[in-house]
Amino acid sequence: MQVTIKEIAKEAEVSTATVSMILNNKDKNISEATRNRVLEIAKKRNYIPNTMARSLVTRHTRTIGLIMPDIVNPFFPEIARGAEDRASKSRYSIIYCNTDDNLIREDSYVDILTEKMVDGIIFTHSADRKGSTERLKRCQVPIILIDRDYDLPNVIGKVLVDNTKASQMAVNYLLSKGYRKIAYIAGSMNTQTAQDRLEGYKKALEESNLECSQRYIKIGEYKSQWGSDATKEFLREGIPFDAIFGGNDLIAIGAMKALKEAGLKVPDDIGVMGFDDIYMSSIVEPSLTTIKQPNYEMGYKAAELLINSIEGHGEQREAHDAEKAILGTELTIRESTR
Amino acid sequence: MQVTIKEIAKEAEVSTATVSMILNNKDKNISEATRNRVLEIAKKRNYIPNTMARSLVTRHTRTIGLIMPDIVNPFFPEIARGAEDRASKSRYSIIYCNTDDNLIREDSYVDILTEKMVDGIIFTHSADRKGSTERLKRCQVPIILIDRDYDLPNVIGKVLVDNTKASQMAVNYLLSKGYRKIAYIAGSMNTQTAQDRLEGYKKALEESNLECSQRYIKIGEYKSQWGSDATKEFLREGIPFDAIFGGNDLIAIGAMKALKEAGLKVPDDIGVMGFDDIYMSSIVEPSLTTIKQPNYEMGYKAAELLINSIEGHGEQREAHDAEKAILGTELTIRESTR
DNA sequence: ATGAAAGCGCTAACAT
DNA sequence: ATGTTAGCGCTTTCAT
Repeated sequence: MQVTIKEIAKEAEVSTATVSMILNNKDKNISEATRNRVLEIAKKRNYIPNTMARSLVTRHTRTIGLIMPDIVNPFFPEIARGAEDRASKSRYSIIYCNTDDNLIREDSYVDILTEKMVDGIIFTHSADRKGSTERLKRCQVPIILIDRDYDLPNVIGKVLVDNTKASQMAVNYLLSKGYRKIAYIAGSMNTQTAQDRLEGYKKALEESNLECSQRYIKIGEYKSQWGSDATKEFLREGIPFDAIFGGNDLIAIGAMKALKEAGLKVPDDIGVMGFDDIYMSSIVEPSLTTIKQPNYEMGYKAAELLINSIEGHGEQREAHDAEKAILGTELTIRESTR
Repeated sequence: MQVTIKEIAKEAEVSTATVSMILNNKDKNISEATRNRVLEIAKKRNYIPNTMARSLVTRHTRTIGLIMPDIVNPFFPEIARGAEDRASKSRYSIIYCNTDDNLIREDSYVDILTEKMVDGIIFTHSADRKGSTERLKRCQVPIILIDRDYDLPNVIGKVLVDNTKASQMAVNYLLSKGYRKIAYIAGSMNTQTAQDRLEGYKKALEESNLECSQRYIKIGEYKSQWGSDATKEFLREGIPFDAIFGGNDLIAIGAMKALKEAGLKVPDDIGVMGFDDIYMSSIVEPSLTTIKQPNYEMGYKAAELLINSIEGHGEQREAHDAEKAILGTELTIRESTR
């Protein structure tokens, strides 16, 4: 059985209130002598506070919920890690939940987290969500949204990434390296993210007064196979491109493969760049230059916003003025390593 | 403010005890009438139980801790997912913790989880751990070990994978496909896992009465670059191999690349197989045949052992007879898709 | 500077 | 079939 403050109080011959205050550093006016005595006994007896009992009265748990589609999807581990790092820094714990983009599971998790009295929820859902259920709308717990914006009450913060700007940066980088005819291989276009990336590509070309022809754009899916196939198509069609920008790293990896098979040298003949969605490139193809999604930073920032809000640093804000952090400018380009 | 059983009791004109029993399905002898009345009120008032209060008296939290080195390491998301799936099935939540193989952080998490009164901890640490600290040894919470065995008190279960057997299976598979001169490209040999895999390779050859020459074995690191380099070495040395087995999927991917560059066809000329450590192969190189680590199953099984033990299905066991699940036989070979 | 006492919301004997 | 009661371990006024 664990030692309780009651036992410590008895051994130290003080009241439980005194012990409690000392253990919580609320010992402004408690004599050195008693403090030391109590602290020593607590240590000796290996006292471990019962956070259930504490939470019951303080109404907070130092626990936050992290709801995301699937930790196995390589997009999420970094977010989860960033959030956990920031949380543990302030001694918060994270309960993590996988929804598989299933509304019912999502609701169920919101319920469970509410019952567990989490101090807040970090919501990171990747799928397009048409509606939300009553349950989610009723949620009393402060919410931070990651990666996708969504209209929900009780959202006290958002962490989004500016895909348009990132894509633009990537293309500008290619431009700065002297490439002029940049082809774009997109993944599936059914997300806002995908559209933003294409948008950024176009913008970058326009701003450099380069023509942006539809011939240089191919739309498919976020797979290396597609990157490879699309590249071969470009080659077959005789499009005079000198660089390829892939909608994500998988596509870029596929493109590199096809290029090499065709006897083309990267980056001497053709420049290749990818949007590093899932940090795969650095492991499999260290020679690929990528623009890195700040997933870790997003998770970190989300936890930070949440904790600040919980601990009152954001109290004065208007109810519907959710603090927003757009991390687009923090995107970094990782150059090839060899 | 949340509704409490007290308020429901008042509105239903019964005692809190009655409400509690009904809400917990301990209503063996409670009239239909009251039950329905209470249930209805609870629903109407949107009652959400306060698990803090409940846990304070029941001494369990329906929460389990998951301690692992780093969720960003592609080895762990599947484990985490498996554990979460099994846990949520029984309405358990998971608090997840990243230690970076740091003993101090590990200890700190054990403390925090203890304070949070988790019902058990799933421990999955990848690094070689020389000693354990007092803190960990003192841990009162039941522990399940994943992937690496380790001597610790309070371990009530282990989920390990039989790498030797798996490696053997992989080589046998290659043998069954008609390959006879199988080269092995190992990663770093400083883990038991690596040694077991090499061992399995040798065993398989021996059992088929094939010579196992040192010339066919190269030791390096778990990177695609090494797989590629080693393959080129084999080629340069003129070793007459007809298949390559990679210590992990990254190595195998590298090998395939080098082979293709050399104009060799996979699998017609040369068979290639990899140990699918990190489920990367299926995304980047769908044509690679792998032997799949049952990471998901390991996580699932670990949570299952833990929950069974918590809920008493394993009570009768001897103290030091930790339930062990060796998942080697459940390893599966995933054939190339095209 | 310290103690007494009243809960936080719930469960679990034990009564009735 | 339902109520009474005594906590679980802790924090927090309010006294002293």
